[in-house]
Amino acid sequence: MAKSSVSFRHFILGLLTRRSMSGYDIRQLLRSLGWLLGNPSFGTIYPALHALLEDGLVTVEVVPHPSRPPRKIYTITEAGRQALKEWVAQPPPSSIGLRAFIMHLILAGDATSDGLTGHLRQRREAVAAHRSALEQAIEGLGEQASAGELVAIEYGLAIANAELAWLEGKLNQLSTEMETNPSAEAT
Amino acid sequence: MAKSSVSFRHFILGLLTRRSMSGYDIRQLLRSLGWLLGNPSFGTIYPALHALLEDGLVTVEVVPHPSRPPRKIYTITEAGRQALKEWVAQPPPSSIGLRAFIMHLILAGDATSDGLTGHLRQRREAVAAHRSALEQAIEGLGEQASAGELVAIEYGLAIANAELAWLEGKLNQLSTEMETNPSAEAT
DNA sequence: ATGTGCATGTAACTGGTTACATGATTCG
DNA sequence: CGAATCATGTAACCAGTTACATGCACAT
Repeated sequence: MAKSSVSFRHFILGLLTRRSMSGYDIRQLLRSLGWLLGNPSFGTIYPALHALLEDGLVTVEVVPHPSRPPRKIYTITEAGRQALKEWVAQPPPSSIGLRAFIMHLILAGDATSDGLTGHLRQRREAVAAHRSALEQAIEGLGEQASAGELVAIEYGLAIANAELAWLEGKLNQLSTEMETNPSAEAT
Repeated sequence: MAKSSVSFRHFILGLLTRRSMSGYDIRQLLRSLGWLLGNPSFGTIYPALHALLEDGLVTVEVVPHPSRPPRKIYTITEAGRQALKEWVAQPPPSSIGLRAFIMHLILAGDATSDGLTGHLRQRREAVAAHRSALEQAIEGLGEQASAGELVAIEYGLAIANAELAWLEGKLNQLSTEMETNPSAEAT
């Protein structure tokens, strides 16, 4: 129990709340998001599924297709839903990468919009912190920074600013939506 | 030989072109860039240095500090410079992560500005491709996409757009600079 | 005395990728 | 006839993180 992180495993679990799927299906779905999650291959998916099965978070139903390997349809269990809920609720541990954050985001967005705003707020804090760190870096190194370093920091700042702007906008949008229509979607 | 990628190892090698340093120094420098490279710890740095040493890309000079562990100052060799040049010249393999790209960027920026523009152009292509993939994704899933998925894709698009805008701007800037002052910095 | 900074290192673990093995089916 | 798609899986490998071990010096 309580084995935090392990993003992909949980994310796959999350996908199974939408509908029961085979490993192959999951891969297709993941692929459609392309670069966002950096398309993971079977070597990632199947072991993850096996692990989930062993932990009792999913069940399998083997659907033998006459000729053609039988499909193994995985379905999330009650325990699985519980574990997922806990994972989604817990804050992504601060300096998380973009991939991992996107996974959290997708799952949080599928659940309550409360959870979503929470995640976005936290992300905003994290990115803001990171941006000021970059600003400090640029001042700290000052004149003696190398050309490459400066370009990299500029790049980082540009991205950070874009993230902040988007987050700000989205948070506003969500809060006005909440005013208009208090009890939005739930599980 | 010819063991491509292995980003951190090469990046550290690149840092040594500026000045000879100890592992500790390198870590300080890396830290100053903070989140951009996701501050790697000694467990990353020291083994990398040892590997570089074994490959003959760097040399060590042990500077015994009376009391206090002796510092090990690493210096890049000719072979090291050669290997580095090759690595920097070779295009970062398309769907590279942000971290890895930043490393390339820093090293390329320190070298010739030709190399820099090349890298930025490639990055522009990659990001553009990725953006259109996202746009296709949003259309492909259309109405039936989940809330979370939509938010995630929006997020991705916002970042991609910011990157493209910045890249475009930087490339323009560089090209006008080139006109003004043809033979800029070199090694 | 306690902790922080300097300075080195190693071993175990983890999350993920790549490449392989298998095999029928359908499309060009 | 060959390639692509469906469909499963395993084993080897890799980069990087975490957590430890060591030990002196200086400031609080």
